[in-house]
Amino acid sequence: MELQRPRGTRDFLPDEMAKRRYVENKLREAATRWGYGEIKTPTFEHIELFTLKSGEGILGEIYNFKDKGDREIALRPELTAPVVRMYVEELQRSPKPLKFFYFDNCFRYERPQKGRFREFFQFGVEIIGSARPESDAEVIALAVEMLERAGVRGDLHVGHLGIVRALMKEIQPEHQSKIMRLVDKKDDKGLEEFLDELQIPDELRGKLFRLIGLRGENAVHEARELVGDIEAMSQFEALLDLLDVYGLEYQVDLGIARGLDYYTGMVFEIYCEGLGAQNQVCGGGAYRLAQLFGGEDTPSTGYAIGFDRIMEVCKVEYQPQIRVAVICFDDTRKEAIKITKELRDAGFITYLDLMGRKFRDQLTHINTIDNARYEQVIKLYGGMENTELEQTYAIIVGTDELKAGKYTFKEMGSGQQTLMMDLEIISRLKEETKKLNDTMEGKRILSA
RNA sequence: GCCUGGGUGGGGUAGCUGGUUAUCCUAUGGGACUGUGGAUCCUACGACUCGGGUUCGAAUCCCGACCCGGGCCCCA
Repeated sequence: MELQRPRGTRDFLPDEMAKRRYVENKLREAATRWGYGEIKTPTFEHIELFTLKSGEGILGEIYNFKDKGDREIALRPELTAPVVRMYVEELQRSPKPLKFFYFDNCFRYERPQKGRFREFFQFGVEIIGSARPESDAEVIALAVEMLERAGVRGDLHVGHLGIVRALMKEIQPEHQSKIMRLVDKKDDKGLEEFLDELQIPDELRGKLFRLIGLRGENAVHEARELVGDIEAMSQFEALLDLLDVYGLEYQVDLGIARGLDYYTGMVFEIYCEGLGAQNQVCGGGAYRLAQLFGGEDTPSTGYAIGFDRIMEVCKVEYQPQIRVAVICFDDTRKEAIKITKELRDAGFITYLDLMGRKFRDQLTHINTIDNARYEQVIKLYGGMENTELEQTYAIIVGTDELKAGKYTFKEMGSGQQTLMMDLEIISRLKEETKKLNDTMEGKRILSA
């Protein structure tokens, strides 16, 4: 093996891609139905886009280089900043709110681990132009729906940075972010030391510790007692009300701080079992970045799903297929190409020998590739589920058949075969396809 | 950035208390069985991650790099 892929990157083979695309489409479907439009931004951007406000955490992880025009370029480590840049650059006068979704690769120079790669994929959603609790709630509800559709169960935690920040309004902003970082790490000791250093009065310190420790049922009431009747507080309460309307299960957690510095209001994270230390599958919140990028101050809210992580834990079913292999002889290859084209035009997955194999070996080969696929199915889906619904058909193109203007239609599972005309074959295959789809639909309804 | 386990043909493995041509299974290409499949047989292809060191001799012992896995940190 001479060459290999760079550390932390992956190749995706056809069967795995099929599974990824399937899940991706589930997420797309959700976003589309909620009225979000897909966007795409460049793979690389000027590095300032990310150094401006993403926070120290990200800086050391950026993949950057100088291009031939001596510009400092960075491969995007995340997608929120590019989306806001795009908004500022060309969409500021568009009717609000703007609702976007994206699915793309990002790059971070980190130590690879379970659910962590140097090139990884994020599926994200942003609402630009609304600061209302309705937007925050919609975004959270959509995130939960997406995960559900992908067959992922997670724990939803919701917090609000405005509340914590209100308590710290006397403290300098850069000290605030440092405090938030310590809060996020749950590093109580470090936090205590830092507060000592800043000579924070005991009263405030006590309030802060109590606030970030608040969880669950009474968290809201207690928070209100601590910070008083501020706007962030009523916003947060309005948000929680809406989450109840959406029927979501959540845990209030005012200790969520997020690693990126640009969040200002609502923040949420969703955690999952089975991913080791990388248990966060989704994170997001409300932020204000537009002004920083030279636009008018514009409230936004959004989140990103760690696509690779949900692929590790998601429970999806293998999608069985009807497939057809055209089998021919040396003297019927041209006729075989014709019927193959007909079948493909009719929409069927159709194989044709490309190796000049003999009749017998072509049949053998069908089994060989089926078996190889089933091996992958076991690996990717954890079992042979739904493969029994799958059927492979062979269309035999021989001189005997051609004389009659027909083909031999052979069911590989049972070995049964009949002489049929092309149109008969097509309608039979359509029937089988419909049967398969109905069965799958039935299973979906049953499991729902 | 820190801690930790591991790298033998494409996949799975034996060898790893140093000693001939590195074992077996599977996959792949070709062939036999000459228009009916998952079998069998023949044949071809194919590996000790890389670089140093110890030694008469290294897949085997030591060091480093690279890669993979796991745990921190951080995040998705």
